[in-house]
Amino acid sequence: MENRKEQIISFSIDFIKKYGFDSFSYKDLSEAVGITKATLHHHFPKKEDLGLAVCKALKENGQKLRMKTDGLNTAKEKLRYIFDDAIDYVKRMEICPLCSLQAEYNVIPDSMKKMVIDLSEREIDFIAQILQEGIDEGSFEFKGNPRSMALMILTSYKGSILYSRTINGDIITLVLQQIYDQIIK
Amino acid sequence: MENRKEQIISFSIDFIKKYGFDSFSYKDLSEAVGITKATLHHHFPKKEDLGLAVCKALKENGQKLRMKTDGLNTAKEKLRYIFDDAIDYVKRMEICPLCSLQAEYNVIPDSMKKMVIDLSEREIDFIAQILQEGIDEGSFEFKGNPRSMALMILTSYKGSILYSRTINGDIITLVLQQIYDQIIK
DNA sequence: GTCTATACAAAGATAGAC
DNA sequence: GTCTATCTTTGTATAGAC
Repeated sequence: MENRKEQIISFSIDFIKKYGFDSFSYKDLSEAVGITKATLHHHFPKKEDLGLAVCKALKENGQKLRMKTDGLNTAKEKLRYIFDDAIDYVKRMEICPLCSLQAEYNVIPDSMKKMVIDLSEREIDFIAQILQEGIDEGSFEFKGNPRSMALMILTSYKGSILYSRTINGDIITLVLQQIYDQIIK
Repeated sequence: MENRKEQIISFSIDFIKKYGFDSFSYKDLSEAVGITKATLHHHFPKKEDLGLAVCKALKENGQKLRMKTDGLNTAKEKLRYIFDDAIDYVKRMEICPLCSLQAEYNVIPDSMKKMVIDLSEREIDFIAQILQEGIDEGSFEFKGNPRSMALMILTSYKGSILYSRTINGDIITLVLQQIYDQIIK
């Protein structure tokens, strides 16, 4: 059953979103998946191996999102799609798993740190690229360059996630809308 | 030695900033302070007790910052002071300890969750109040109400912190400057 | 207040049978 | 691929002496 590995990774991502990589155990995971700890270790001998597999899966998820936006016609549609996706995420009381890993950066293995850096860079490039497209199309207009605006969007988003757990009210929609209005001409 | 408690709390805050509450141990702390684990337990029987004492200290730190800004004359000066303080923080490669606790919200004891919620609200109120002052003084002008702009500032700041560990370059200055320009008339 | 010693549970990991 | 059993290390916590 090659799907077992994917199933384990999927549950791991759920745990990372909820508790972070350092704060869930093979015991938690074994109960969620319905197999023993020993079997988990068979698939992923060390937790670090599992962590790396998760990072790889996150990279693939990012590529899928990119393919979806590639299918859209305008930069405006692309940006709207990404924002709606982000808002949905938070509304499900979920958290971007990369956000958890970024917060735990100092306690994850070095091999995972490298992947987290790579994923963070990709995220920024992805948004910056769409912003550049919007400028080229003449539909976006904002202060600063695409990369700094991409950082603005992503930092606000990640920060909203942190607050969404402790503060009532729809922070993410509010914040992203404020940014959206700054970008669209 | 009543200072011992404060010393322990101070080291704990350092560990929380670096690794988070869940990811440092009484062993780590005992080595940093230079006393045994047993002595730590004498001062703070359970880690939850220590966590609550830390939250209380963070609240006091917040009140001290408020007193400092109260001594300044204009809202503009107050905002600039807070922004510079935040930028310094990140430049020292440090992280807002509340940010760590917010990220770990799902794994900290319930008693600490309450404190984290309270601290988060206070932070927002503090910024929102200064923004309101600036409007009243006629020196600030921005879209939306003071609370939503305060959220914008804080979410960007917390998000910048997450990225600052994984991305090279001065994100925080860039992002906060972009916001500052939006606020100052 | 501080220590040594110790208890207890949880987490990560391995051996070996089926 | 999955299990039971076991091991090791670490983390939290307590007892009791000084």
